[in-house]
Amino acid sequence: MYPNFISHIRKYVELDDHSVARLNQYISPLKLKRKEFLLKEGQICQSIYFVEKGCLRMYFIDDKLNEQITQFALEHWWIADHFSFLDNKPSPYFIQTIEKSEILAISTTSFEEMLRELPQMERYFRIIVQRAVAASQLRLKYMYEMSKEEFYQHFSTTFPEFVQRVPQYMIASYLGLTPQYVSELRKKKL
Amino acid sequence: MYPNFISHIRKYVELDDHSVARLNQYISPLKLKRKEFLLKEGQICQSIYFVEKGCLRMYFIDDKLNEQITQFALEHWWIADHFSFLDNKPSPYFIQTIEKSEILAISTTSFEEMLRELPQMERYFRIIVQRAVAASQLRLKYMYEMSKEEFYQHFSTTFPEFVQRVPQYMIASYLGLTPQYVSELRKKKL
DNA sequence: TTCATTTCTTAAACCAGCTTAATTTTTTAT
DNA sequence: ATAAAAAATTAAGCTGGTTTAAGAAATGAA
Repeated sequence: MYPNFISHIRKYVELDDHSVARLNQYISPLKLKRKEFLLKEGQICQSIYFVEKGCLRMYFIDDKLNEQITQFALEHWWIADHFSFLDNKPSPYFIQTIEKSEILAISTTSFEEMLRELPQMERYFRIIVQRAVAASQLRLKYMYEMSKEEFYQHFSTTFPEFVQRVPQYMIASYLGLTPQYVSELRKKKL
Repeated sequence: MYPNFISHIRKYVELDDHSVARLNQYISPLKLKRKEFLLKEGQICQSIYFVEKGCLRMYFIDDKLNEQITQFALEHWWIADHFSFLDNKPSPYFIQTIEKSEILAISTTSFEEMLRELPQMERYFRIIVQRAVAASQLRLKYMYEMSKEEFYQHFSTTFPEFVQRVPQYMIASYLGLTPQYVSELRKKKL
Protein backbone atom coordinates (compact mmCIF):
# COMPACT_ATOMS: atom_id res chain seq x y z
CA MET A 1 0.00 0.00 0.00
CA TYR A 2 2.51 2.62 1.21
CA PRO A 3 5.78 0.76 0.85
CA ASN A 4 8.11 3.48 2.15
CA PHE A 5 5.94 4.02 5.21
CA ILE A 6 5.62 0.39 6.24
CA SER A 7 9.24 -0.47 5.61
CA HIS A 8 10.32 2.55 7.62
CA ILE A 9 8.29 1.41 10.61
CA ARG A 10 9.59 -2.15 10.27
CA LYS A 11 13.14 -0.82 10.46
CA TYR A 12 12.47 0.08 14.09
CA VAL A 13 9.69 -2.17 15.45
CA GLU A 14 7.95 -5.44 14.64
CA LEU A 15 4.66 -5.04 12.92
CA ASP A 16 2.54 -8.01 11.81
CA ASP A 17 0.19 -7.87 8.83
CA HIS A 18 -2.86 -7.48 11.02
CA SER A 19 -1.34 -4.39 12.64
CA VAL A 20 -0.52 -2.97 9.23
CA ALA A 21 -4.17 -3.34 8.27
CA ARG A 22 -5.26 -1.60 11.49
CA LEU A 23 -2.68 1.13 10.94
CA ASN A 24 -4.28 2.05 7.63
CA GLN A 25 -7.37 3.20 9.54
CA TYR A 26 -5.46 6.11 10.99
CA ILE A 27 -3.76 7.38 7.86
CA SER A 28 -4.90 9.87 5.25
CA PRO A 29 -3.01 9.71 1.96
CA LEU A 30 -2.64 12.98 0.05
CA LYS A 31 -1.53 13.52 -3.52
CA LEU A 32 -0.22 17.03 -3.98
CA LYS A 33 1.08 19.08 -6.86
CA ARG A 34 4.10 21.36 -6.73
CA LYS A 35 3.79 24.34 -4.35
CA GLU A 36 0.71 23.13 -2.50
CA PHE A 37 0.35 23.81 1.21
CA LEU A 38 -0.15 21.37 4.08
CA LEU A 39 -0.01 24.12 6.68
CA LYS A 40 -0.19 27.90 6.61
CA GLU A 41 0.82 30.48 9.19
CA GLY A 42 -1.92 31.01 11.77
CA GLN A 43 -3.39 27.53 11.39
CA ILE A 44 -3.01 24.82 13.99
CA CYS A 45 -0.76 21.99 12.80
CA GLN A 46 -3.43 19.26 12.99
CA SER A 47 -1.37 16.45 11.53
CA ILE A 48 2.09 15.05 11.28
CA TYR A 49 3.19 14.29 7.73
CA PHE A 50 5.21 11.42 6.29
CA VAL A 51 6.77 11.89 2.88
CA GLU A 52 6.03 8.74 0.88
CA LYS A 53 7.34 10.41 -2.28
CA GLY A 54 8.45 13.94 -3.09
CA CYS A 55 9.86 16.83 -1.14
CA LEU A 56 8.57 19.40 1.36
CA ARG A 57 9.83 22.53 3.00
CA MET A 58 8.81 24.24 6.24
CA TYR A 59 9.35 28.00 6.50
CA PHE A 60 8.17 31.16 8.20
CA ILE A 61 8.07 34.78 7.07
CA ASP A 62 10.50 36.96 8.99
CA ASP A 63 10.18 40.67 9.80
CA LYS A 64 11.84 41.64 6.50
CA LEU A 65 9.26 39.47 4.66
CA ASN A 66 11.84 36.84 3.71
CA GLU A 67 10.82 33.20 3.65
CA GLN A 68 13.08 31.54 6.21
CA ILE A 69 13.29 27.79 5.63
CA THR A 70 13.92 25.80 8.82
CA GLN A 71 13.40 22.25 7.52
CA PHE A 72 13.23 20.12 4.43
CA ALA A 73 11.67 16.66 4.23
CA LEU A 74 12.46 14.06 1.58
CA GLU A 75 11.20 10.48 1.21
CA HIS A 76 10.63 8.69 4.55
CA TRP A 77 11.03 11.84 6.61
CA TRP A 78 8.37 13.09 9.01
CA ILE A 79 7.56 16.78 9.29
CA ALA A 80 5.35 18.86 11.59
CA ASP A 81 5.35 21.91 13.79
CA HIS A 82 5.52 19.85 16.95
CA PHE A 83 4.80 22.71 19.29
CA SER A 84 1.61 23.54 17.44
CA PHE A 85 0.71 19.85 17.08
CA LEU A 86 1.20 19.00 20.76
CA ASP A 87 -0.37 22.05 22.34
CA ASN A 88 -2.91 23.04 19.67
CA LYS A 89 -1.38 26.47 19.22
CA PRO A 90 -1.46 28.45 15.96
CA SER A 91 1.70 27.82 13.98
CA PRO A 92 4.02 30.49 12.59
CA TYR A 93 5.04 28.09 9.80
CA PHE A 94 4.10 27.17 6.28
CA ILE A 95 4.60 23.58 5.12
CA GLN A 96 4.64 23.35 1.33
CA THR A 97 5.54 20.84 -1.37
CA ILE A 98 8.60 21.69 -3.46
CA GLU A 99 7.73 18.96 -5.99
CA LYS A 100 4.69 16.85 -6.78
CA SER A 101 4.42 14.66 -3.69
CA GLU A 102 2.61 11.80 -2.00
CA ILE A 103 2.10 12.45 1.67
CA LEU A 104 0.61 10.42 4.52
CA ALA A 105 -1.07 12.49 7.22
CA ILE A 106 -1.98 11.42 10.74
CA SER A 107 -4.24 13.84 12.58
CA THR A 108 -3.97 14.66 16.28
CA THR A 109 -6.92 12.47 17.19
CA SER A 110 -5.88 9.59 14.93
CA PHE A 111 -2.42 9.82 16.41
CA GLU A 112 -3.73 9.40 19.96
CA GLU A 113 -6.03 6.53 19.03
CA MET A 114 -3.36 4.79 17.02
CA LEU A 115 -0.88 4.93 19.90
CA ARG A 116 -3.48 3.50 22.28
CA GLU A 117 -4.36 0.64 19.96
CA LEU A 118 -0.87 -0.14 18.68
CA PRO A 119 1.79 0.13 21.38
CA GLN A 120 4.51 -0.74 18.84
CA MET A 121 3.73 2.64 17.28
CA GLU A 122 4.36 4.38 20.59
CA ARG A 123 7.75 2.72 20.53
CA TYR A 124 8.31 3.58 16.86
CA PHE A 125 7.58 7.24 17.46
CA ARG A 126 9.71 7.34 20.60
CA ILE A 127 12.60 6.06 18.55
CA ILE A 128 12.20 8.28 15.52
CA VAL A 129 11.57 11.37 17.63
CA GLN A 130 14.66 10.56 19.65
CA ARG A 131 16.55 10.32 16.36
CA ALA A 132 15.14 13.70 15.40
CA VAL A 133 16.57 15.13 18.63
CA ALA A 134 19.93 13.54 17.83
CA ALA A 135 19.82 15.06 14.34
CA SER A 136 18.99 18.49 15.66
CA GLN A 137 21.77 18.30 18.25
CA LEU A 138 24.17 17.55 15.41
CA ARG A 139 22.83 20.32 13.20
CA LEU A 140 23.18 22.78 16.06
CA LYS A 141 26.75 21.66 16.69
CA TYR A 142 27.59 22.36 13.06
CA MET A 143 26.04 25.81 13.36
CA TYR A 144 28.21 26.54 16.40
CA GLU A 145 31.47 25.28 15.00
CA MET A 146 31.41 26.23 11.34
CA SER A 147 31.63 29.56 9.57
CA LYS A 148 28.84 30.14 7.06
CA GLU A 149 31.22 29.31 4.25
CA GLU A 150 32.20 26.00 5.87
CA PHE A 151 28.56 25.27 6.65
CA TYR A 152 27.61 25.66 3.00
CA GLN A 153 30.51 23.53 1.74
CA HIS A 154 29.75 20.88 4.33
CA PHE A 155 26.08 20.77 3.43
CA SER A 156 26.59 20.61 -0.29
CA THR A 157 29.15 17.82 -0.09
CA THR A 158 27.22 15.85 2.56
CA PHE A 159 23.83 16.13 0.81
CA PRO A 160 24.52 16.45 -2.91
CA GLU A 161 21.03 15.04 -3.66
CA PHE A 162 19.56 18.20 -2.12
CA VAL A 163 21.64 20.50 -4.26
CA GLN A 164 20.27 18.64 -7.29
CA ARG A 165 16.69 18.70 -6.22
CA VAL A 166 16.11 21.99 -4.42
CA PRO A 167 16.58 25.53 -5.82
CA GLN A 168 19.76 27.19 -4.65
CA TYR A 169 18.00 30.09 -2.96
CA MET A 170 16.12 27.61 -0.75
CA ILE A 171 19.35 25.99 0.35
CA ALA A 172 20.74 29.46 1.06
CA SER A 173 17.69 30.21 3.20
CA TYR A 174 17.93 26.90 5.08
CA LEU A 175 21.59 27.57 5.84
CA GLY A 176 20.94 31.16 6.88
CA LEU A 177 22.85 32.74 4.00
CA THR A 178 21.86 35.23 1.34
CA PRO A 179 21.48 33.84 -2.19
CA GLN A 180 24.11 36.36 -3.31
CA TYR A 181 26.63 34.96 -0.87
CA VAL A 182 25.98 31.39 -1.97
CA SER A 183 26.50 32.49 -5.53
CA GLU A 184 29.82 34.01 -4.54
CA LEU A 185 30.86 30.81 -2.74
CA ARG A 186 30.07 28.67 -5.77
CA LYS A 187 32.07 30.90 -8.04
CA LYS A 188 34.99 30.75 -5.61
CA LYS A 189 34.98 26.94 -5.61
CA LEU A 190 35.31 26.54 -9.39
CA MET B 1 12.31 9.14 46.93
CA TYR B 2 13.02 11.38 43.95
CA PRO B 3 10.10 13.80 44.12
CA ASN B 4 10.96 15.88 41.06
CA PHE B 5 11.44 12.78 38.93
CA ILE B 6 8.21 11.02 39.89
CA SER B 7 6.07 14.13 39.70
CA HIS B 8 7.51 14.92 36.28
CA ILE B 9 6.53 11.50 34.96
CA ARG B 10 3.06 11.77 36.50
CA LYS B 11 2.52 15.03 34.64
CA TYR B 12 2.47 13.01 31.41
CA VAL B 13 1.40 9.43 32.18
CA GLU B 14 -0.32 7.45 34.93
CA LEU B 15 2.02 5.58 37.17
CA ASP B 16 0.83 3.52 40.13
CA ASP B 17 2.92 2.96 43.27
CA HIS B 18 3.92 -0.51 42.21
CA SER B 19 5.34 0.86 38.94
CA VAL B 20 7.21 3.54 40.86
CA ALA B 21 8.84 0.81 42.93
CA ARG B 22 9.79 -1.13 39.78
CA LEU B 23 11.09 2.05 38.18
CA ASN B 24 13.61 2.50 40.97
CA GLN B 25 15.36 -0.65 39.80
CA TYR B 26 16.50 1.08 36.66
CA ILE B 27 17.77 4.32 38.16
CA SER B 28 21.20 5.24 39.52
CA PRO B 29 21.23 8.33 41.72
CA LEU B 30 24.41 10.43 41.67
CA LYS B 31 25.46 13.19 44.04
CA LEU B 32 27.97 15.48 42.37
CA LYS B 33 29.98 18.49 43.40
CA ARG B 34 30.52 21.59 41.30
CA LYS B 35 32.44 21.02 38.03
CA GLU B 36 32.24 17.23 38.01
CA PHE B 37 31.80 15.39 34.72
CA LEU B 38 29.09 12.96 33.64
CA LEU B 39 30.54 12.62 30.15
CA LYS B 40 33.81 13.54 28.50
CA GLU B 41 34.74 13.89 24.84
CA GLY B 42 35.60 10.53 23.30
CA GLN B 43 33.46 8.50 25.71
CA ILE B 44 30.20 6.87 24.70
CA CYS B 45 27.20 8.53 26.33
CA GLN B 46 26.04 5.45 28.24
CA SER B 47 23.19 7.11 30.15
CA ILE B 48 20.55 9.75 29.94
CA TYR B 49 20.52 12.11 32.90
CA PHE B 50 17.65 13.69 34.81
CA VAL B 51 18.40 16.74 36.94
CA GLU B 52 16.71 16.16 40.30
CA LYS B 53 18.50 19.20 41.74
CA GLY B 54 21.22 21.50 40.43
CA CYS B 55 22.42 22.57 37.02
CA LEU B 56 24.40 21.01 34.13
CA ARG B 57 25.95 22.18 30.91
CA MET B 58 26.84 20.28 27.76
CA TYR B 59 29.67 21.64 25.62
CA PHE B 60 32.33 20.73 23.10
CA ILE B 61 35.75 22.16 22.35
CA ASP B 62 35.91 23.90 18.98
CA ASP B 63 38.92 24.26 16.69
CA LYS B 64 39.99 27.47 18.45
CA LEU B 65 39.89 25.56 21.78
CA ASN B 66 36.82 27.45 23.00
CA GLU B 67 34.25 25.63 25.07
CA GLN B 68 31.05 25.86 23.03
CA ILE B 69 28.01 25.29 25.22
CA THR B 70 25.08 23.79 23.32
CA GLN B 71 22.73 22.97 26.21
CA PHE B 72 21.96 23.68 29.83
CA ALA B 73 19.82 21.52 32.09
CA LEU B 74 18.10 22.71 35.25
CA GLU B 75 15.76 20.84 37.62
CA HIS B 76 13.47 18.31 35.86
CA TRP B 77 15.33 18.54 32.55
CA TRP B 78 16.81 15.55 30.80
CA ILE B 79 20.18 15.74 29.10
CA ALA B 80 22.21 13.37 26.90
CA ASP B 81 24.09 13.19 23.64
CA HIS B 82 21.30 11.29 21.93
CA PHE B 83 23.31 10.39 18.88
CA SER B 84 26.01 8.78 21.01
CA PHE B 85 23.42 7.19 23.31
CA LEU B 86 21.36 5.65 20.52
CA ASP B 87 24.13 4.44 18.26
CA ASN B 88 26.93 3.81 20.79
CA LYS B 89 29.26 6.26 19.08
CA PRO B 90 31.96 8.25 20.89
CA SER B 91 30.63 11.65 21.85
CA PRO B 92 32.26 14.99 21.04
CA TYR B 93 30.65 16.50 24.15
CA PHE B 94 31.39 17.10 27.80
CA ILE B 95 28.50 17.07 30.29
CA GLN B 96 29.48 18.82 33.52
CA THR B 97 27.81 20.15 36.66
CA ILE B 98 27.79 23.93 37.06
CA GLU B 99 26.65 23.63 40.69
CA LYS B 100 26.49 20.86 43.28
CA SER B 101 23.81 18.58 41.81
CA GLU B 102 21.69 15.49 42.31
CA ILE B 103 21.33 13.52 39.12
CA LEU B 104 19.41 10.38 38.16
CA ALA B 105 21.07 8.28 35.48
CA ILE B 106 19.48 5.59 33.34
CA SER B 107 21.95 3.48 31.38
CA THR B 108 21.41 2.22 27.84
CA THR B 109 20.59 -1.31 29.00
CA SER B 110 18.39 -0.16 31.91
CA PHE B 111 16.58 2.12 29.51
CA GLU B 112 15.73 -0.75 27.18
CA GLU B 113 14.64 -3.05 29.98
CA MET B 114 12.60 -0.34 31.65
CA LEU B 115 10.73 0.43 28.43
CA ARG B 116 9.95 -3.26 27.92
CA GLU B 117 8.66 -3.72 31.45
CA LEU B 118 6.83 -0.39 31.82
CA PRO B 119 5.04 0.66 28.63
CA GLN B 120 3.90 3.88 30.30
CA MET B 121 7.56 4.88 30.26
CA GLU B 122 7.70 4.33 26.51
CA ARG B 123 4.82 6.76 26.29
CA TYR B 124 6.41 9.18 28.76
CA PHE B 125 9.63 9.31 26.77
CA ARG B 126 7.81 9.64 23.47
CA ILE B 127 6.06 12.70 24.88
CA ILE B 128 9.04 14.37 26.49
CA VAL B 129 11.27 13.72 23.49
CA GLN B 130 8.59 15.14 21.23
CA ARG B 131 8.55 18.20 23.48
CA ALA B 132 12.32 18.38 23.14
CA VAL B 133 11.89 18.47 19.36
CA ALA B 134 9.29 21.24 19.73
CA ALA B 135 11.70 23.19 21.95
CA SER B 136 14.53 22.81 19.50
CA GLN B 137 12.34 23.90 16.58
CA LEU B 138 11.52 27.03 18.55
CA ARG B 139 15.12 27.70 19.48
CA LEU B 140 16.15 27.33 15.86
CA LYS B 141 13.41 29.73 14.77
CA TYR B 142 14.76 32.33 17.19
CA MET B 143 18.25 31.83 15.80
CA TYR B 144 16.95 32.43 12.29
CA GLU B 145 14.86 35.48 13.03
CA MET B 146 16.82 37.40 15.64
CA SER B 147 20.07 39.33 15.47
CA LYS B 148 22.59 38.32 18.12
CA GLU B 149 21.69 41.41 20.12
CA GLU B 150 17.98 40.56 20.05
CA PHE B 151 18.75 36.95 20.86
CA TYR B 152 20.63 37.96 23.97
CA GLN B 153 17.95 40.40 25.14
CA HIS B 154 15.26 37.82 24.47
CA PHE B 155 17.07 35.13 26.39
CA SER B 156 17.87 37.25 29.39
CA THR B 157 14.32 38.55 29.75
CA THR B 158 12.72 35.15 29.07
CA PHE B 159 15.01 33.20 31.42
CA PRO B 160 16.12 35.59 34.15
CA GLU B 161 16.73 32.62 36.49
CA PHE B 162 19.56 31.54 34.19
CA VAL B 163 21.23 34.92 34.25
CA GLN B 164 21.21 34.67 38.07
CA ARG B 165 22.54 31.18 38.25
CA VAL B 166 25.00 30.76 35.39
CA PRO B 167 28.17 32.80 34.73
CA GLN B 168 27.78 35.37 32.01
CA TYR B 169 30.48 33.90 29.78
CA MET B 170 28.57 30.60 29.69
CA ILE B 171 25.42 32.36 28.55
CA ALA B 172 27.49 34.14 25.92
CA SER B 173 28.82 30.79 24.74
CA TYR B 174 25.36 29.20 24.65
CA LEU B 175 24.04 32.10 22.57
CA GLY B 176 27.02 32.03 20.22
CA LEU B 177 28.39 35.44 21.28
CA THR B 178 31.75 36.54 22.62
CA PRO B 179 31.83 37.48 26.32
CA GLN B 180 33.12 40.90 25.25
CA TYR B 181 30.06 41.53 23.12
CA VAL B 182 27.70 40.50 25.92
CA SER B 183 29.50 42.90 28.18
CA GLU B 184 28.99 45.66 25.63
CA LEU B 185 25.29 44.82 25.31
CA ARG B 186 24.76 44.99 29.07
CA LYS B 187 26.47 48.36 29.28
CA LYS B 188 24.29 49.62 26.45
CA LYS B 189 21.08 48.56 28.22
CA LEU B 190 21.77 50.54 31.45
C1' DT C 1 40.80 37.14 55.95
C1' DT C 2 43.76 36.56 52.28
C1' DC C 3 45.43 34.83 47.99
C1' DA C 4 44.69 32.67 43.71
C1' DT C 5 41.69 31.93 40.35
C1' DT C 6 37.87 32.96 37.71
C1' DT C 7 34.96 36.22 35.60
C1' DC C 8 33.90 40.69 33.61
C1' DT C 9 34.96 45.08 31.31
C1' DT C 10 36.93 48.45 28.03
C1' DA C 11 38.45 49.97 23.60
C1' DA C 12 40.29 49.99 18.92
C1' DA C 13 41.14 47.66 14.71
C1' DC C 14 39.27 44.44 11.64
C1' DC C 15 36.46 41.32 8.47
C1' DA C 16 32.83 37.78 7.10
C1' DG C 17 28.87 38.12 5.31
C1' DC C 18 24.94 41.44 4.23
C1' DT C 19 22.57 45.10 1.43
C1' DT C 20 21.39 47.23 -2.61
C1' DA C 21 20.66 47.35 -7.31
C1' DA C 22 21.06 46.01 -11.95
C1' DT C 23 21.67 42.23 -15.40
C1' DT C 24 21.56 37.56 -17.09
C1' DT C 25 20.08 32.90 -17.14
C1' DT C 26 16.84 29.28 -16.37
C1' DT C 27 12.37 27.43 -15.73
C1' DT C 28 7.40 27.19 -16.17
C1' DA C 29 3.02 27.57 -18.22
C1' DT C 30 0.45 27.93 -22.30
C1' DA D 1 7.78 27.48 -29.37
C1' DT D 2 7.34 31.69 -26.79
C1' DA D 3 6.41 34.95 -23.27
C1' DA D 4 6.43 35.66 -18.53
C1' DA D 5 8.04 34.60 -14.24
C1' DA D 6 11.40 32.74 -11.25
C1' DA D 7 16.15 32.01 -10.06
C1' DA D 8 21.00 33.08 -10.24
C1' DT D 9 24.88 36.27 -10.86
C1' DT D 10 27.86 40.29 -10.32
C1' DA D 11 29.91 44.04 -7.92
C1' DA D 12 30.53 47.91 -4.65
C1' DG D 13 29.84 49.70 -0.28
C1' DC D 14 28.77 48.87 4.48
C1' DT D 15 28.00 47.00 9.39
C1' DG D 16 27.22 43.81 13.37
C1' DG D 17 29.86 41.36 15.82
C1' DT D 18 34.79 39.41 16.42
C1' DT D 19 39.62 39.72 17.73
C1' DT D 20 43.23 41.15 20.46
C1' DA D 21 45.15 42.85 24.53
C1' DA D 22 45.00 44.77 29.22
C1' DG D 23 43.27 45.78 33.42
C1' DA D 24 39.53 45.54 37.09
C1' DA D 25 36.32 43.09 39.87
C1' DA D 26 34.25 39.15 41.90
C1' DT D 27 34.39 34.61 43.74
C1' DG D 28 35.98 30.28 46.02
C1' DA D 29 39.22 27.66 48.78
C1' DA D 30 41.95 27.29 52.79
